[in-house]
Amino acid sequence: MDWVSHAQAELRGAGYRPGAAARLVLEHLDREDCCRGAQEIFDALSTGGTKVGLASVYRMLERLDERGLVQRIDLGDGIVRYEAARDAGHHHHLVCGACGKVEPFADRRLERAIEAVEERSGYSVVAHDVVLRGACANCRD
Amino acid sequence: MDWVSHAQAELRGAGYRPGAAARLVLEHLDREDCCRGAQEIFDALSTGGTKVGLASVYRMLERLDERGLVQRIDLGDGIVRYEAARDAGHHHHLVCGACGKVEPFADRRLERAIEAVEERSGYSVVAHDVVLRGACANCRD
DNA sequence: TGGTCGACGATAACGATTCTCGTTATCGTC
DNA sequence: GACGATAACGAGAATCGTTATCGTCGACCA
Ligand SMILES: [Mn+2]
Ligand SMILES: [Mn+2]
Ligand SMILES: [Zn+2]
Ligand SMILES: [Zn+2]
Repeated sequence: MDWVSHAQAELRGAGYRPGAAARLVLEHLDREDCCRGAQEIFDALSTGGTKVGLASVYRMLERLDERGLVQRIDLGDGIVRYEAARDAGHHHHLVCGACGKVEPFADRRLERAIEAVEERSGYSVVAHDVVLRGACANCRD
Repeated sequence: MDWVSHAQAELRGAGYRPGAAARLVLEHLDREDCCRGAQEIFDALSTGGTKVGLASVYRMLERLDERGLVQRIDLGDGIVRYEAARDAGHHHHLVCGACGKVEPFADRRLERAIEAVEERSGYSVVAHDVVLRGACANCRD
């Protein structure tokens, strides 16, 4: 089952009744390959001719986040971004402070190190964020 | 040389002229062992009888961050926190989503994994953030 | 001592997010 | 197929952390 249908089913199972706005937000997230902010999603849907309220975008993102259907990403610039959470695509982000570029990366060794910390921590860890900041290949020096 | 003097010297070398407000903020950060937000620092200094403007707190934190004298920490709750950056005390944070507790942790293996990613990335990485979220020992189940 | 320049603090402006509320869509029931 | 309950939806107001502005003051130097 595709991610959109899966998310809709999950929401329904939680007592929600996803409608038109929910579907448009889900389909948009499904289409994007990396993280997007609420306003960004709102703008994209608006220029696309469809009509979704900004509040609905925020509502959806919050609900999806609560159920782990999206990964919430805070790059520290005051905009919270989200991306569809699929089993396969777990990754973190490199941010260029000069040009603002955001790139995903994945690293098994890093993930294992984090798991080890989780076990020692005494916490029941449900999520983790890693952000690397610096200058990208084009911007350095 | 202690961290406060070091920070003051560094600021002076950058052309700033740290005064009374700067000193109070620095001394407060030096006293705290983990990250604090601007408003939190402002309140602490206010109840302490001293008088420092909120703008001065923000100004100091920004300047200290630019020069790497503090570590900027974004736990995703809309409040940016900072802590004195000392060579010895590098660490990251565990956040309990239930009670709000924030605890530091340090892990050499995690740091090495991050360094390895940095090298492969093509970026000139200057900082990294790691946040683990979940339920602390008291709050789980 | 007078002049320059940045530090300082008060306050207004800003902007992302959240809240509120009236309207509309959905769903199970009759 | 209408009905009533309930949640979704969108518009706009409110919130609140952060930033920008500006007048005043004090440190430093000629
Ligand atoms: Mn990971
Ligand atoms: Mn580290
Ligand atoms: Zn991504
Ligand atoms: Zn800390």
